[in-house]
Amino acid sequence: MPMSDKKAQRPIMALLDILGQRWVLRIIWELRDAPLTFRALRERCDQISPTVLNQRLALLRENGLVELGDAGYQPTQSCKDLGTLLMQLSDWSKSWDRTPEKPD
Amino acid sequence: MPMSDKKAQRPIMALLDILGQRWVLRIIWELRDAPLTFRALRERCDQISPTVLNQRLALLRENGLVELGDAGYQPTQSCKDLGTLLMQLSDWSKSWDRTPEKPD
DNA sequence: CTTCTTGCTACATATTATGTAGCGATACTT
DNA sequence: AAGTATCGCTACATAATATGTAGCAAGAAG
Repeated sequence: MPMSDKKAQRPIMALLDILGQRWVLRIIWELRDAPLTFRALRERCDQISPTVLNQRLALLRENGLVELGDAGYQPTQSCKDLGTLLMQLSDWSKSWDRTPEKPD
Repeated sequence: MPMSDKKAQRPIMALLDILGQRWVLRIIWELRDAPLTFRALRERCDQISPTVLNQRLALLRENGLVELGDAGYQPTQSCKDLGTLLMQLSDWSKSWDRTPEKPD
C-alpha cells in the first residue's frame, strides 16, 4: 500500500505527505523565481526522469500548488506563501551545522 | 544512481535532499513535542518499517538534526528552529485550498 | 514538407520501501 | 538463576517506485 493511500485527515499530514515525496520540495524550490517549461524544469532538477516529473506536477496541480501557464509551470498564488517558507528554510540552512551531536 | 549521491553543494540543496526523502518531514514533525523511542516513533509514523526508520534516523543523526537521548529520539538544538518552520507549515496548511486552479 | 519546441508517454531495468520475524542487550521480578 | 518485558535495530523476501532512453503527437515557423 502506497503511503499516500492513508488519506491524511489533518491538513498538515496531507501537506507532509505531498512535500515528503521525492523531488517535490525541489520542484517547488526551482519554481520560486520564474515559470519554467517542463523541459527546463527537468534540467534544473538534475534531469529527473520525465515520468516522475509528470507524476509530481500532476500531484501539485491537483492540489492547487502549481499551475501551467503560458510561460510554463509556476506556483499558484496559494503556493507562493509556501515558497516563502522555503526561502526561510534556505536562510536556516546557511547556519546549519551538519555535524552529528557527538557526546564523545 | 541515487539522488543523494550528487553531493549537494549549496546548503539548501543538501537540506532539500534530506527533507525530500520519504518519511523525513514526518519524523521531524512527530518529534516536535517530546522525545520518542524508536518503537513509539514507528507507531506515530503509521508503523513505518523499521528498516527505513533506522535509515532515516541514521541520516538525521549524521546531519546533526536528531539525536538519541535517554528519553528517546529528539531533535537537536539546531533542528528545533526547523521544527518551528514546520509549525508555520502547519499553520499555512490550515488555510490551504487544495483544489486545482481550474481556468474552466 | 521540414524543422523546431512543446508536454508528455512507454517500458525495461535498477533502486527503494514494505511487512514480518526475530536477535542481542538491558532491566526488573520472582 | 530464570522468566518477562522493553529497548534499538537487523534480515530478507516481496512489492512499489524511480531511472534512463527513446520517441509520440501537437503546435508554430519557414
